[in-house]
Amino acid sequence: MSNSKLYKGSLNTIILKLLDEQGKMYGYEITQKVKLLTKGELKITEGALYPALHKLEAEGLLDVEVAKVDNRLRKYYKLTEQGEKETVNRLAELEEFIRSMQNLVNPDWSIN
Amino acid sequence: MSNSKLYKGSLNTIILKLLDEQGKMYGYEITQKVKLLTKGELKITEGALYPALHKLEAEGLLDVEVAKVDNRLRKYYKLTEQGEKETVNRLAELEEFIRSMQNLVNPDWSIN
DNA sequence: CAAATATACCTAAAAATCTTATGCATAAGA
DNA sequence: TCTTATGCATAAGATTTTTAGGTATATTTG
Repeated sequence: MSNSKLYKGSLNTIILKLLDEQGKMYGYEITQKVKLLTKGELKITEGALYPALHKLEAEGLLDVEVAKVDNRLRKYYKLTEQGEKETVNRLAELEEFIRSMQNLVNPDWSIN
Repeated sequence: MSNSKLYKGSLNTIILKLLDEQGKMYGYEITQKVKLLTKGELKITEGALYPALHKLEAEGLLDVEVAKVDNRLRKYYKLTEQGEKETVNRLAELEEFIRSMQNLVNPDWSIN
């Protein structure tokens, strides 16, 4: 959507956060979950998601587990131990960033 | 810094917002203002800022006015009429985005 | 006073990240 | 049966940023 360009750089953190609270998820599920949680505001495209998942796996932050449901493939991802630690750090950074942006965009916001 | 990658896509909106509330600013001033407002969290690099300013000008959202202070050049930018309208739209989008991110990252946030 | 830092502009190459456009395959719904 | 939904994937292109330079003047510091 028109906003989609704004979340550049935060996709990885969003993935980690979702896996942290959901335990394990597969790619397609993540796209739907984000769409739902943001009421359609954010749409994770598959061209961005799958490479991101592969990269996080390569970095040792995610583990994969392949499953077959209804004769269709699913790749479940979950956080590794290292992934859990990283998630804490990245979430803290993202929260700080969001606060900074709030403060820039609308300083009165925090008083709401 | 470590967070800097997170604000991808929002630089233009930040510029517009600052010009909206400050009236007119020059490039270097913008970098310092952002550093100040975010307590060093966000650092606008010049390699990103100047091309962004030139682009916004080319799009007709900004006007320039050159000045010489202490024998040094300054290029003051201010919003055009069209720029003011665009600022309203982009700010609304950015706020929506921030709300979405808050909801994803920390749903309890809004109750603070 | 010399050197470093701050102020002030700029650009180009590279890196990072995302969109768009495909491709393949199965299941479900119209 | 045709379209939509589910599920994976990659490649080319676009966008945006970092990094790394460049030029020049003013101020501060040792």
